Amino acid sequence: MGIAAAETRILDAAKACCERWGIDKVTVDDIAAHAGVSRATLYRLFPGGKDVLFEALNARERSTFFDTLTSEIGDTTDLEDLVVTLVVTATRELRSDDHLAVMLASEPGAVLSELTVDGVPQIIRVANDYLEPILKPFLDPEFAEPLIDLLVRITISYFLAPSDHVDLGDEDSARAFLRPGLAMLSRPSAAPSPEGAHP
Amino acid sequence: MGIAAAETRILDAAKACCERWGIDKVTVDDIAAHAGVSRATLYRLFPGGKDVLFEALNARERSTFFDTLTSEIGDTTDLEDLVVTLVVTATRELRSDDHLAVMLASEPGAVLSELTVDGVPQIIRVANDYLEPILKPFLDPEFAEPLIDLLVRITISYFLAPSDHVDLGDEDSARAFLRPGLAMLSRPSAAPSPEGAHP
DNA sequence: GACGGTGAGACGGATTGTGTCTTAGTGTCT
DNA sequence: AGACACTAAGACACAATCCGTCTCACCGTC
Repeated sequence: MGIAAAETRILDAAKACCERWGIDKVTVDDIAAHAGVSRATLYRLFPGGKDVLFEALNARERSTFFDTLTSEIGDTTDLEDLVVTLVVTATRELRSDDHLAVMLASEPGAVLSELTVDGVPQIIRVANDYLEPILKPFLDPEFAEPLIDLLVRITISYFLAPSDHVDLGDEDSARAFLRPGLAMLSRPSAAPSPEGAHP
Repeated sequence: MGIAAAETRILDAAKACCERWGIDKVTVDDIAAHAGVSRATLYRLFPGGKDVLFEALNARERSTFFDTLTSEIGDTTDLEDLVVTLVVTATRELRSDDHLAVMLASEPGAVLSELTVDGVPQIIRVANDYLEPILKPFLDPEFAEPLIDLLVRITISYFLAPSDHVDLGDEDSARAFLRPGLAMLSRPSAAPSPEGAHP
């Protein structure tokens, strides 16, 4: 078996064990056993043990999360389509994996066991970093960053606390919800500020 | 808070923690915390600690399992209805609680962590003991015990290994499946033995 | 104020997990 | 055949966790 394949298997095992027992109940033996690998091999591939292993798992999950987003938007050039796809895909990904939010919430070096409000700033930061290069070209430079930040916060909020009024995992619902705000942006001078538009 | 209420809360917490982490990952602290009770209180109410606690949980789950069965059959006097209700209810109860089968499989004094084939004999024994006083009056005394035993084994087998052909958690399916065998029993002389009936 | 019940937490001992190491086994390449 | 890389298994010492018991301070009731 190739080394890369073994690493993948171990990371898969770590993920599976996490889903089964929760991160703070998993042992290295559990993971090694589930991966069909000896502890020695695990420590050789991930020198440093548990911490390094979960660090690698975090990095991988984070990557695939954003890779999925990137591949999902493809070469979309319409702002509304872009935003809707991003929000819907991210929401679905977060919902489909209980621990993904924890991964995104844990900053390098620390291993969170469950998602608390303390991790939210980290998610917001990471999501902003990802979105800015994608969305900035479509936005008035003056308001781009606060707008992207707002979009991130809205998405995360509706993930953490689903609403009866809108389902950001559903494309139609998300589009209807986001359209009014996006429509305003098509007129850069009319950024969504309390004083309203001046046509 | 009453003592009984505290005991109930602790047992509920133990059950919840088991479902969350699995029995071999749960600690007394987990249970006490989840029950909103200090370890001291837990040990006062369950002297002996973990073993005694899980013993009590086993006893309680076992009781409610059979109590549900008993209340479900009510005063049914028709053999077919009786058997169908018993089988369907038991199957549904077993399916609705992942750990119930483990509880039934663990004999007093031992605490199983997962359901293995080793526990099956215990389930069969307990189920036989419960069913015999209920079903014996309806059956030819000569064949009552082996028939009840067979019924138990069939139910357990279809729970452990669901079949595409019959769903013993569905009343119609179970009835259609059990009827032929039950019909034979309405003629006591025609017990299901290889040599067939002699009318 | 005496009293029963409780939470918080300290404690020693037992158990389990961690990270490193050695050893023996296996398959590959020369 | 022999050198080599890789691995599973497990021994080992150390650390962390857990267990069961204990003490003590606290609170509501009588």
